[in-house]
Amino acid sequence: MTRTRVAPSPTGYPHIGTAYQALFDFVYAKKDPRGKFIIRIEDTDKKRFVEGAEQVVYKSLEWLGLLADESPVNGGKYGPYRQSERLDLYQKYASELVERGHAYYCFCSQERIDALREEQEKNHLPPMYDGFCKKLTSDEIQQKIANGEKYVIRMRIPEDEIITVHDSIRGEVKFLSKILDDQVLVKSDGFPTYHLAVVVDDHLMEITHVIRGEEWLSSAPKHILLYKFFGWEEPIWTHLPLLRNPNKGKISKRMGHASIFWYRDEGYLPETVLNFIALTIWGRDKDHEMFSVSDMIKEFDFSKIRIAAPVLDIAKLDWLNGVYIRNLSILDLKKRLIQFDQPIQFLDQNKLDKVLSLIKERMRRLKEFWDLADYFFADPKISKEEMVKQMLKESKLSPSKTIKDLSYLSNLKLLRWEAKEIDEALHKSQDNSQTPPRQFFMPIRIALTGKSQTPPLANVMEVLGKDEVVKRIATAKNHLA
RNA sequence: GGCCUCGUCGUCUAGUGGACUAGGACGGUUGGUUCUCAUCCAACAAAUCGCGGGUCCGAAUCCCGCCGAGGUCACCA
Repeated sequence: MTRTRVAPSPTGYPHIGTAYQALFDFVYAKKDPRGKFIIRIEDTDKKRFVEGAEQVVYKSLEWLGLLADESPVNGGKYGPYRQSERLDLYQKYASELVERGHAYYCFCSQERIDALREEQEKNHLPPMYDGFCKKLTSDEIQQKIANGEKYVIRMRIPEDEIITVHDSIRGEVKFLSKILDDQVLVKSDGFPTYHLAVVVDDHLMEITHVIRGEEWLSSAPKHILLYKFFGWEEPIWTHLPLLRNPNKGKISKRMGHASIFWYRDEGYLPETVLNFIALTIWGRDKDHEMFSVSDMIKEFDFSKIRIAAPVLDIAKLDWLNGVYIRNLSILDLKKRLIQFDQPIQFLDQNKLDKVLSLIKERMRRLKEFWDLADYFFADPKISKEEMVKQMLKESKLSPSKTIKDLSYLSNLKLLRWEAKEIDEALHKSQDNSQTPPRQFFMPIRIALTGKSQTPPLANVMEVLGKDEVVKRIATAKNHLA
C-alpha cells in the first residue's frame, strides 16, 4: 500500500513549493486505490515557530483540494502527526543509536564549535565537527550528565563508505561518507533535528515513498545511514526539481508568488494552479496541456518528470486561468466569484448572469471582475473632465459635433430593448451621422461605461437597460456642453 | 571552495542513434473577424540542441573535457 506524506514546518506562510510537493505526493498516493496521503507537521524548531502557521498550511492545501487521509486534525492510527508531540519517541531511538555506537553525546559549547569553524574556514577546510567528544569515556559522560552539562547527540558517520541514493528520477547518486558531518540528531533542548525526526517518523508511519524537493538530496545519505543503523527498510526516494524565479534563483518571498495564497488572492482557480505546476515539469503535447488531478493520477509516472529546475511563467498561468474561466458555466463562475469576493452575492443576480456572459471571455483572474464590470452596477467611475477629454480624443471632432452624434441615439427610445435590434439602430445612427464608425462609437462607449475597452456596445446597452442608457447619454451631453 | 544535480526557441516542454529542413504551448509580431477590448482563426519571427573534442556511415540523443546555472555544506526545515 502506497503511503506518502508532505511535511511542512509551521514557520510562516505556505510556500508554493509545499503545494508542488504535496501535489505529487497526493497524486502518487492516489494511484494506489488504497493509497494514503498524509500531512505531518514538522515543528521541531522552537525558534522559528510561528503561531497560527499550522492552520494556514491546512487552509492552503484545502483550497487546492489536496486533502489528507491522515493529519494532526483528521488523526489516523499512526499519530500523533505533530512532531512536537512525539518527543519521547525520538529520545528513545536516539538512545538506542547511542547504545549501539552509532551516535554519541557531545558536550562541546557553541563557542568551541564556532571557533573550530572559524579556524577551518581560515584554512579553507570544509567546516565539520572534529569528533572531540567521540573520545569521551562512559564514566566521563555519566559525570558530565550528572553535573547537568548541556549536550547534543551526534550521529557517528562511518569513515569510508560509499552511500548510494536510489532516486526514482535521477537514478543512483553516490556520496562518500567522509564528506558527511557528524550530524546533530538531538539538540540541547531535547528536540530532535529534522534528520532524526524525519527518518523515525517516516518509518513509524510506514511511508513507502518520500517525494520531496531537491534541496534534500544532499542530506539523503545521512537519512539512508540512519535507516541502516536502525535496520529499517528505506522508502523509495524521489527528489523533485526546485521551482525557480525568472531570475533563475529559488522562489523568494519578495516575488509575491512564493505564497500559495498569492495565487488564491489574485483570483487563480485552484485547478489552474495545480495544472500549471504539473505542466512546468511534465511535458505533454499540444492537445493535452490541460489536465485535472484525476488525469494526473491516471497518467503520472516518475519517468515523465523533467529533472531540470523550471522557471515559473506567470504569463502562461494567466493564459491557462483564462481558459479555465472560459470553460466554467455561468453558474459555476458566479459561485467562484462569490467565494472569492463576498459582496458580489449582493448584486442583482439576474443582471450578474448577463454581465458574466459578456465578460467571461475577457477575464484572466477573478480579481479582474470589478475592473471589467463595475459600470454595470454603478455610474461610470470617471470624472466629468476626464470623460470629456476622452470622448473628444476618440471622436476627433468638435464638442458640438460630438453632442450631435450622441443625439442620433434618441431614436433608441422606440426600440424593443434587445441587443440585435439595438445594434441595427446603432449602425443606422452612425450612418446618418456621417461620422466614421470608430469615431462615432467610442464616445458612446465612454459615455456609457467610462472605459475605452468593453464588450460590444449593443450588448452592454441591453444589460444596462433603456432608462440607464438614456440617462448616461444625457449626462455625457451635459458634460460636453 | 568541497560535494551533488541539471543544461533543447525569451519561458514551459516534445525528443531515448536515422522518419529532425529540431515539433507543440505561452509570450511576441503581423493579418482576418470587428465600434473598442477579449475570444476565435491564419501566418511569421524565435533554439548552429551550453561549448569543445571523440565514437559511429549517421548524434539533441552515447563517451570525455570544459563552461554555466541551481542545490547543499546549522543544535533551520
